[in-house]
Amino acid sequence: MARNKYPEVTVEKILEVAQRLFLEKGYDGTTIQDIVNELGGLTKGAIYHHFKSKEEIMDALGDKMFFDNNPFSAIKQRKDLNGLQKMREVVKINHADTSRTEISRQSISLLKNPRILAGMIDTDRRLIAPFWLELIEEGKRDGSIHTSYAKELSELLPLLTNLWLAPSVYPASAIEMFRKLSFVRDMFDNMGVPLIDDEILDIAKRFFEQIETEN
Amino acid sequence: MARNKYPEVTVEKILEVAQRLFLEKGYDGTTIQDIVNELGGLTKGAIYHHFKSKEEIMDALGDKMFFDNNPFSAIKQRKDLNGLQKMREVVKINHADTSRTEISRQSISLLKNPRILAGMIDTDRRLIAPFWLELIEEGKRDGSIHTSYAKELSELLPLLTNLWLAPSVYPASAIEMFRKLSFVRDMFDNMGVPLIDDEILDIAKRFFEQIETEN
DNA sequence: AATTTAATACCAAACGAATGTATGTATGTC
DNA sequence: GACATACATACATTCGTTTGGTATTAAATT
Repeated sequence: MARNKYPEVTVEKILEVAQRLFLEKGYDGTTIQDIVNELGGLTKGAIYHHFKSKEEIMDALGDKMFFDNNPFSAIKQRKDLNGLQKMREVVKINHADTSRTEISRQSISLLKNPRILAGMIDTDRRLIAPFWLELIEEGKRDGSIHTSYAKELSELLPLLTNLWLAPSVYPASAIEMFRKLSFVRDMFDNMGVPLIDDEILDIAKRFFEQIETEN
Repeated sequence: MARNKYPEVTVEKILEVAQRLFLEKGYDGTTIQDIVNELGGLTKGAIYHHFKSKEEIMDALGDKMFFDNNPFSAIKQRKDLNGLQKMREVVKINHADTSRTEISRQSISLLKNPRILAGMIDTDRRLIAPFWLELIEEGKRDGSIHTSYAKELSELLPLLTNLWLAPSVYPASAIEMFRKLSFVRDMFDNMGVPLIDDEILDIAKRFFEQIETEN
């Protein structure tokens, strides 16, 4: 097997294995050889043919993981919701997704995986924030949102939810997590974007409690 | 020279060199040998005698850099200031310090130095946030601050100023930086901690503009 | 349609840089 | 003088990356 007719399949396979291993054992904890070993027949040469470095695999993963499961595209064409309501929907969809992925299960600590942490922060800013910004602007137009800090809020939202609310970075009990989220709600309320309604707060509360009892 | 009478001096020297090189060339960009070369006569054995790994040097540096230049200890015994005023003083002292250090000069990009980024986030939470918390509590007692989110605000403050307001992570023009800081001011005002007064805002504004014209 | 050409998708092996270790030695302390 | 400390030196190991080759497919040419 010296050549594959459908190389995209190989690329996908590499990314899939890399994602699993990075989340299991971290970025530094995963060697190129580890990835090769789970590739089934392929060798290091295949990886370095499709990616010029280990870093590039990581970079590609950040984008892929987002686009694979883009909660924004799901509510894009919903005509029955205003901007604010769309934002709330994204929060719920996002929660439903991530509550079963590995990341939130703190399978790995972000602080001990600096490369993954940095990738997340970068992805949040480059890819996710613009989508939030779009929804905030939409909300401003339809009157559901009133703020002069659209850009700032759109940057801050993923930073707070993905980093500050990540217990692996900022350890917190269920009660503390709930207080932090309440803080975020108050803050966004104050800033003109009442994003976190009672339903979301309630879902989150039960989620925090469930996680705690699991450990 | 096989043995030093004052080994602390050696430890200090290692940390001093490591700090300079890490800030110049980044963590990954600096090899143990690089450090050795600037140590003057010492060898790798010396480093691995005092530190068990490169990571441990980095960890030690995070703490050292904070304690070397602790703005909180400077205002600790000021009896003429209430809690809020002390917080404002710390902000000013901190600005005066960092405005001439290398970090703010974006000599290195934090995103390309994930290990330094993670170290910063961790130091902020472990060391810096507790000091802020103490001042907020003091402010609550003396009536200069009214909030039920002391813990949350103390965690968020360093996160926002050191990460979100770091142009190397979140690129921004002078105007955008000013808007972000205005946002932080409004937000802390809303949450009962009017930390950023006109003077601080003005100092920061000039600082942003100065940096921009320098490039 | 047959043949050549060139680019692609890999494989196998080795390289090189950097972290870390093992062992030895001199110096200070009790 | 015994022993721990503070290093030096040389070596081992790990891991990302490079290099050179080969088979296969697609495109170009005849």
